[in-house]
Parts: sequence; structure tokens; C-alpha cells
Amino acid sequence: MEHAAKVLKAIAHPVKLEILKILAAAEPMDVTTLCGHVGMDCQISMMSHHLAKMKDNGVLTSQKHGKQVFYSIANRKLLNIFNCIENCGDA
Amino acid sequence: MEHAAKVLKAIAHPVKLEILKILAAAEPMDVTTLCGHVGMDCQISMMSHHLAKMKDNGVLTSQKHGKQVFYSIANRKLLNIFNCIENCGDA
DNA sequence: TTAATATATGAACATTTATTAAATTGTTCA
DNA sequence: TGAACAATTTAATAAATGTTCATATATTAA
Repeated sequence: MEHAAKVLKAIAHPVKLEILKILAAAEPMDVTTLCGHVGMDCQISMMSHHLAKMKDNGVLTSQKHGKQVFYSIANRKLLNIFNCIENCGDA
Repeated sequence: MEHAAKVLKAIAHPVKLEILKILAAAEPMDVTTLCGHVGMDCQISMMSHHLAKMKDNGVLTSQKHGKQVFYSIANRKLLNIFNCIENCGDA
């Protein structure tokens, strides 16, 4: 239960969910490209922090190629979370 | 995406997930009984805060009967979240 | 009406999280 | 080598969360 809470905390944030959606459609992807997809006000440093946390919690994996680091989704099963939430919990 | 993040934040906590699991097995349930199931160091006030937040975010519903308030899961589809997380994201 | 029970609320505090800026590491290429 | 680029790290600060305690509200029973 502790572990589940950690994973959920690692993705319970609009930008982090956005990252997951983007990667779901086109992984792996490097940080700069990912940042471009997130929006105009995206800062690399912020991306890096979010990505690091998600990686720490085993949500993402990364692979370095030259100067770039490409991120992927560790287990695409997690993506079903989007189905669980849609139409759920409308406040 | 904002909404999804809110729902996830509303449950991304060990006690809150525990509450969901308990209700999943036996809903509706009143606060005191729920607190008893959570563990020895459970305090009603803490429960009340957690339950209120989950209710605010549409995860739970409540119904009052006499002095007691019975909580239920608003949409059991959300419970699939547990399947999404098991075996996922092992750090 | 008073007492007892069930739950909620508000304040206070510690802890965690998010954001930004600045400095740092590592890689490639001229 | 050193300039340019990609990403991470660190530090500072703001904001949100979690917990506990004290108090308040509501319901029922005596």
C-alpha cells in the first residue's frame, strides 16, 4: 500500500500526467522534445525534476544517447490509470 | 488533465488507499467502524479529514443515518487503479 | 434540558512538493 | 582545447499536505 501510494504520488500532477500521455504516444523521447510538447512555458529544469521523480519511483526508464537522454514508460500497464479516472470522481 | 491530477492526489496516500480497499470490500461503512479497520493508531479526526477530501474530489459519497455517516465509493471503476499499479513501477 | 455519542471543523505545526534560477556535469564538434 | 549543447543538480523559496489537538455541531437518549 505504501508502494502504491508512492507511485500515485509520483504521477499525481498535471504536468506529470501530460508527460505520461506524450510518452504513451511516442516513446522514447528526449527531454527537450518532451518539453516542447508540454507547452510554451515549459522549462527544462522543471522537466528534469519531474522526470527524475518518476524515474525514482519506477514509472519511467531512461537511456542516454550522446548528449540526449531518452525517457520511456517502464510499464505501459500503468497507462490504464487514465481509463480508471475518466468519468470518475466528478466533483 | 487537471481533474485527473486532483483525483489522483485525493487518493495518493497509504491511509486513503486503505480506506478505498476497506470500502471496496464492505460499503457503505460508518466512520468509526472504518477507523477500526484501518488500525490501532487511527484517529477519528484524521479519518474525517481524509474522507472529506476524498468526498470533495468526488471519490466517495456519504449518507447520514442518525448520528452516523456512512461512506461509499462513488464509482467502483476507480478500483481498477489497484490493478494498474500492482507489478508496476518497482523502484 | 442535559449528557453522551458520532462526526466535522479550524488552527497550528512539521513535512513534503513544486517552481525557478544558478551552477555543474557530460558530450560532441570545430 | 574550448565553445556549444543537453541534461542534471543544488539551493532558495513558495505552496500544498498530513497530523494532532481543541473545539464545534448534530443526533439521540435519559
